[in-house]
Amino acid sequence: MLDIKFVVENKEFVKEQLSHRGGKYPVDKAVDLELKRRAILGEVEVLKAKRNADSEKIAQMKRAKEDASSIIAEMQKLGEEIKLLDSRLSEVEQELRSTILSIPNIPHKSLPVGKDDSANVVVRKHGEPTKFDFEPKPHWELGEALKIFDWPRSGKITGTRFTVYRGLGARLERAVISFMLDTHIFDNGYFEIYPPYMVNRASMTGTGQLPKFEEDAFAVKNTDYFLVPTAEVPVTNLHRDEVLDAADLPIKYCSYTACFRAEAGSAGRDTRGLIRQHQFNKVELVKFANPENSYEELEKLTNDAEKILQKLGLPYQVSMLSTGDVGFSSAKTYDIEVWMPSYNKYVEISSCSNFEDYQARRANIRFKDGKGSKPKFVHTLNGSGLAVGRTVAAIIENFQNADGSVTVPEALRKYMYVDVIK
RNA sequence: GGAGAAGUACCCAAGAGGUCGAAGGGGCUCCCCUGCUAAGGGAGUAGUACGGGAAACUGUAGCGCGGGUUCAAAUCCCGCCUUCUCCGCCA
Repeated sequence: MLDIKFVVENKEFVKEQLSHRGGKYPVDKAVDLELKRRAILGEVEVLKAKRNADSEKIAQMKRAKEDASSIIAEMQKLGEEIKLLDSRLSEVEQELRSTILSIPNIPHKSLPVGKDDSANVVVRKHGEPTKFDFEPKPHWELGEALKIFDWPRSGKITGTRFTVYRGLGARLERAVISFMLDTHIFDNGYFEIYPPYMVNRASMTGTGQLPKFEEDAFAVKNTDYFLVPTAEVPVTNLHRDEVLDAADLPIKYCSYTACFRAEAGSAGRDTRGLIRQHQFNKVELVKFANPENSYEELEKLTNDAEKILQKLGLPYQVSMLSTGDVGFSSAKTYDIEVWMPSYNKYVEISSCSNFEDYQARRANIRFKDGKGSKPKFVHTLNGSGLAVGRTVAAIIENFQNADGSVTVPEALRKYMYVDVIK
């Protein structure tokens, strides 16, 4: 959420910056509500100050055994007024909160301005699209032939957009998870977290999945819990309502979880293979950074995620998202896109974002620079490091052989114990 | 899931309608004393959020969270959450 004080003082600037995202946001309404809130607050606080003073008087009179009944009668009226104003105040506050929550983050000034992904800018490429001297097959065909994926049965036991992995397929998925975690822990210096797969509503709100995107999440019946759509939610919320020590920043966490997404509104898209699933595995990178250097940390985090593809030998490119494509809570996002032969294009495999203080304000995550200083909001960042299923798909497609077997990338062999999947 | 108990500041803990934003200890900071050290004496010690003010300063909130009763709530009532103990079930 944006800083309402900043919005009030820079209303036109905020409106202009948000206009680059496309869409309309209730900035004027938020400002009006905030001014109204301050007016009521001023009024009610004067009355409360009087109540506190008069209560003191009553107490003194009672102690002196004097009659206080007339002043008590007056206080009854005062109490009514306070109650009325208080309830108006909380109404305004609630409305303000829901209004401000529906306003997205301000895009960083470095972003290309544009209405959608066509304005995204490729900032670097690594490797060349894989060339084959035979007709390459998509991973879903290869995987079914190798009997490492079983979609008829995943459909039977659960439904569409779920996958049963078998044998070396299951091992490959697990190997990729371990390889990613080990790289981030031992090469990149992240601290591993293994969190719950269910989180409460406050956590979902803290990172911005709620209230706006409730239909994208799986809610657990008869509870107020949600299946995690990404490890970003539990891991960022670890420090919700905390004041961190500046000396500990940046805090760097990596975390493997399964992720659950309803994929509402994606009907008909990527219906085959591993690309778009209701349940998928992901290793996530999360950072809590000092605002002074959060953009350097974003570059590093993106590089850390890229390292996975480099070590695997998969060709990829990195795009900077335009103002119209950048996510709701994000100020700046790099997408890492891996070459996917079956799509004949680069496909998103990681999204690395700096949320600045947008999530931190929602989730109330602050830091303090020594004893006397005031707590300030941290900057939160995260990125996939990487999406496991899509990595597996990219490995199968890019390392396929003419006979339908798949060569295991060098970096994974110590986890796979075999050199070829056949 | 059932039954009990508890949640007060950095920590422990007292407080059971007004004299309480909160006794007392520990810790921490500063000072004094003792040639170092140990010990002793004194002083200070909510942080925060939201207002007003150029500032000094000042108002409001705040005793797990949310409601209620009352002129007045840490204190009484209701709901919830968390932790602990016992029982049940269980990987």
